[in-house]
Order: sequence, then structure tokens, then C-alpha cells
Amino acid sequence: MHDKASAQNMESQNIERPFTRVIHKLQDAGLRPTRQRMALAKSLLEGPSRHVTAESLHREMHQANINISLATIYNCLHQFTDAGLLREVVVDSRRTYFDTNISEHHHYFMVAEGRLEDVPDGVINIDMLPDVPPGKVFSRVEVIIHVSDDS
Amino acid sequence: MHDKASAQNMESQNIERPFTRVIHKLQDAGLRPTRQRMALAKSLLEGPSRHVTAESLHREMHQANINISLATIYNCLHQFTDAGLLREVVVDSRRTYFDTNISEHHHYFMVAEGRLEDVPDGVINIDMLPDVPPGKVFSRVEVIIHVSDDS
DNA sequence: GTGATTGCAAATCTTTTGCACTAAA
DNA sequence: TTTAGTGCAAAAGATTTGCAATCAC
Repeated sequence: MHDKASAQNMESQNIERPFTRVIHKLQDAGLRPTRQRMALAKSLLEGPSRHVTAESLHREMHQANINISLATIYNCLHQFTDAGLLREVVVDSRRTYFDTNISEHHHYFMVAEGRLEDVPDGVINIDMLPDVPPGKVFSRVEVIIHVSDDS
Repeated sequence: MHDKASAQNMESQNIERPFTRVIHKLQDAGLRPTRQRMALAKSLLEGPSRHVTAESLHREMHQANINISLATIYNCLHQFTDAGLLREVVVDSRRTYFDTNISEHHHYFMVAEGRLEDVPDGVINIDMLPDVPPGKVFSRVEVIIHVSDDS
């Protein structure tokens, strides 16, 4: 009995707790913690930050034997974005990238590879003379640095 | 005879010359001055700078009774862009905008209207500590300021 | 002439939608 | 049990492509 209790306890720490975190993130966002959302949230909201597209995420989940329909992936990416858990980055008119790093930062876009990378803090400094039209706000300032091969 | 000569002269100044300018721009870009390219070049490369999409340009030409197929509009927009006569601006993953202002500048993006506007020179100042990977170059720095309604 | 360009229609690609089914509260 | 969420297949949009007809040189 003791062994079994220990095992349950470990499982509780290693598996239940992270689930709990993710469940709360979803609930705080007003989203039911379904199997699909939990899997996506664990993949996107835990662990190191990264940039995904709906397709890349779909492929990735599929390879991990977690099958979620592409339509649901799109739904979740947008729901997470609306909830402020993800950020959409527009760099390529052909596909939509989502960034799991929601802090204010800018991007390098490796044109040849179609890859996105965060610009570390302090590298770019923007001075603006704010001339905001009345009734409007600058809701976001996005800087994309296109990086190409020197040729 | 004198009147007719004057008329021809005016016509020459007002109509022939602009054609000549446009023909040369196209030829310099290695593009044959076809009827379609001339019409588009006159619309895009003469006159005040603006932002177009393939669809908006197609509609506009159609209203001016200049019928050019959408496929040709796409072709020309890309050919002009490759030739450095236009610039592509990525702000919206749903459609591609082309800017007739090819000088280095940034954009306001009116989110609600989906409208793009140039930021005047001097409003934004970017300081960078260049940390360019070897063999790479920063081919472009793009700043998009999202403008929303204050709410 | 001959090689580039055009226009059409079909194809492609990403993203969204309608709707019956399933799962969460 | 009631409402939200999912998955599929179909639809929608934007853009590209294949190819025969047309045009510029």
C-alpha cells in the first residue's frame, strides 16, 4: 500500500500538476479544458517559446501521436491568441505564424528559410514622436528585420 | 496649320511624354512595354504614391475601362516588385499589399479599416546594435504601427 | 518569325464554415 | 441534459500555373 501511494504521489507531481497548470490557464481564458486544448496548451504554453504555423503544429502533434484535426488547431490557435496566450506575427503573406512569447519583442525573419527568431531585448531601440490621431491608439509596434544571405 | 501644329505639340507634351517615361521605366527593368504593363505603370508609377492590392488594382483598372486579367495584374505586380519599382508590404496574412513608394519608410496600419499609410520621415527613429550573423545581411527593417480605436 | 506576354480556366494552398457527433459541466 | 467543442468535408479566398492565342521586336 505504501508503494502504491508513493507511485500515485509521484504521478501526481509529474503529471497531474502540469495538467493542473494548463487547466487553469485555459479556464482563466474561459476555455473548457478539452483533450485537444490541453494537448496544444501543454505543447505551446509550457516549455521554451517558439513560432508555429497551423500546419507545423498539426504535423508536430501528429508525429507525437496526438491527432487533432486541422480545423481544431486553427480554432485553438485563434482562441489562444484572443485570450492573450499567444501572439500572431505577420511576416509572410502566405501563412500565419503564432508566437508563444507574448512579451513585447521584435523579430528577425530569415527570408531564405522562412524562419522567425526573436530579437533579444535591448538590441533595438525605437524613438517615436507620438502623433496619435484623436480617438486612436497605437495598439502595437512591430519590427521585422529581414535577414538574407550576403551576396 | 499653325493651330494644328500647336495642338500636336500640346498632345505631345501631355500624352506622348508620359508614355515615353513609362516605356523607359519598363525597358530599364527589362520588361517589354506591353499595353497592360503601360497602363499599370502609368497608374502606379506616375502620380502620388499609394498602396494597392491585386484585387483593388484590378477593380480600379476595370472602372477606368482598362481590362486586364487578374493573372496579369499579379504577374505585373511581382515583376514590378522584382524590378524595384514597387515594394511589397506584409501587414495582413489575408492579402498582399504593394506600395508605390519605394523609399525607405514605415507604415501605420489602421486595423479597423485594413488601410495602410506611410509614416512620415523623422517620426520613428531606430537604433540598432547590429549583430549580423556572418554571411548574412539585414536586407530590410520594417516597422508596422498598428492603429486601433481607443476603447 | 520567334520568343515574350497575355488571358482564361483549372489547380493549389491556406483558412473558414456548416453541421452532425461527442464530451464537459 | 444542456451547451460548448470537435472533426470532417465542403466552401471560400487569394494566388499560381498550364497552355493556346496574341503581341512586341
